[in-house]
Amino acid sequence: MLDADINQTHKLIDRPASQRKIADILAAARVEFFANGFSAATIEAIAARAQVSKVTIYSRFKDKDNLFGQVVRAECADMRKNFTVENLENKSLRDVLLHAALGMLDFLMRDEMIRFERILAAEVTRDPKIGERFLDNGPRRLLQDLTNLLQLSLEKGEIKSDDIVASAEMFPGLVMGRMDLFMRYGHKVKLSAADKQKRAKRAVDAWILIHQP
Amino acid sequence: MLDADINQTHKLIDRPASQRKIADILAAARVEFFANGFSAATIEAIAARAQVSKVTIYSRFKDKDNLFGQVVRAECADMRKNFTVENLENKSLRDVLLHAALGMLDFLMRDEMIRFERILAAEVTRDPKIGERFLDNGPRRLLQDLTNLLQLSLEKGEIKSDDIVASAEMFPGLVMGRMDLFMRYGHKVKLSAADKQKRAKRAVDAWILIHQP
DNA sequence: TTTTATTTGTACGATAGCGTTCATTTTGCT
DNA sequence: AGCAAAATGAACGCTATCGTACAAATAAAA
Repeated sequence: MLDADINQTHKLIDRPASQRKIADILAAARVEFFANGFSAATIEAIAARAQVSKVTIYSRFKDKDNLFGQVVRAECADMRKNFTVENLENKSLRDVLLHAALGMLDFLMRDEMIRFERILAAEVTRDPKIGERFLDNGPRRLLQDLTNLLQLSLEKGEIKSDDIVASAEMFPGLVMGRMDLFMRYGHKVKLSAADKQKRAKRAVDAWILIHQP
Repeated sequence: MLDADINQTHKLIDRPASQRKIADILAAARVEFFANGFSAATIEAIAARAQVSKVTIYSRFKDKDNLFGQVVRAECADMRKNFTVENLENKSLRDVLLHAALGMLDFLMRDEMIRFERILAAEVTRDPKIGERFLDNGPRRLLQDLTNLLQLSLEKGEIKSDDIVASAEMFPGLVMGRMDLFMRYGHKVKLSAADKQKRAKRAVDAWILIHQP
């Protein structure tokens, strides 16, 4: 699962049909891995789903580990793309936080994300690097963005905080509460748009109250 | 993994040696399952670790699923035993919350708990009931105890809240922040006793500030 | 059309793990 | 000591999956 393993194909040429097949394989692998976990997912099932022969998979990916690693890599890249905190340019801190809170609720409550986190948790023991990649692209990145945002706000005197990192970390905790836990171990939790609004507002109000100058 | 499956032994007699072996098997199974996950853990490895023959395991437990279920059951019972919120009898709300926060930090940050949650997450898809059992004995129970506590405090006029359940859920979120996430997917996070104190105090102060009458 | 790259299906070897059978041995009770 | 219950070890059948080999078929490129 080294970075050098991204592309196993040294002799194979990138024909358009091949590219499409690779994408199909990754998509199929994603479904199978997320549904069954690493151990229980099978290469044959992935091949069948991708409508590709098993040999094709092995000609494009070194082995099952490598395929899983690339699925995670793709998923993390996607996460990174869709999960950002906007800056303060024209908006009030409250509005930015509200937007971020709603974004978190939308993004983290998707079934796909929940399944992804379930599978990932199990594989961290097998390959810790995979967990680190997830953290770097998701939680740590969010935390860093939030910290930067709050640092600016602090310098403007809009808020007070004796530990800006702790304040940043507190925010997602306030927004999600124990919801992520209930989602990971229990039934699907469905929140209406209104409920999300309410939850986001409650978290932002609380955070701002705590950090009032 | 039905409740009726707790004891598979209808003909076997509970000799003291047998009891000890059952305990050994459960302990060994716990280690193997937590270290490798359900699929990757093997009965033979469990037997070897428990210093017991494979046949003995099968004479006491129906199959691998049943063994895993009982390990989870035992773990949940242990959790329930060790994880309580004291009541308000003689103490101030602040002290009770502080105590609860420290208890949470100690309990949830143990390596064992982290590994347990990792494994469990993966198995929820395979057997949702196992996740429910965990929630009932852990998070839901805590939430209920907290809610009861806060309801009392509310009636005494010590705090204000328009949604006592939301207020209760907010508390663990405030205490743990994203730490549980970083622990689940990343390196071991070690907090000194002083750091735990600091974190607990910060969370309690924040929660009380938010709910000041 | 010819050539080359790629894919496919099928078969195969190797490994591993589950769960069972059974003859033998050990244990604990009386 | 004698007896019944329980544990052991070794072997076995079975199934599943990984990863590979190879000849045939197909697709792209020249």
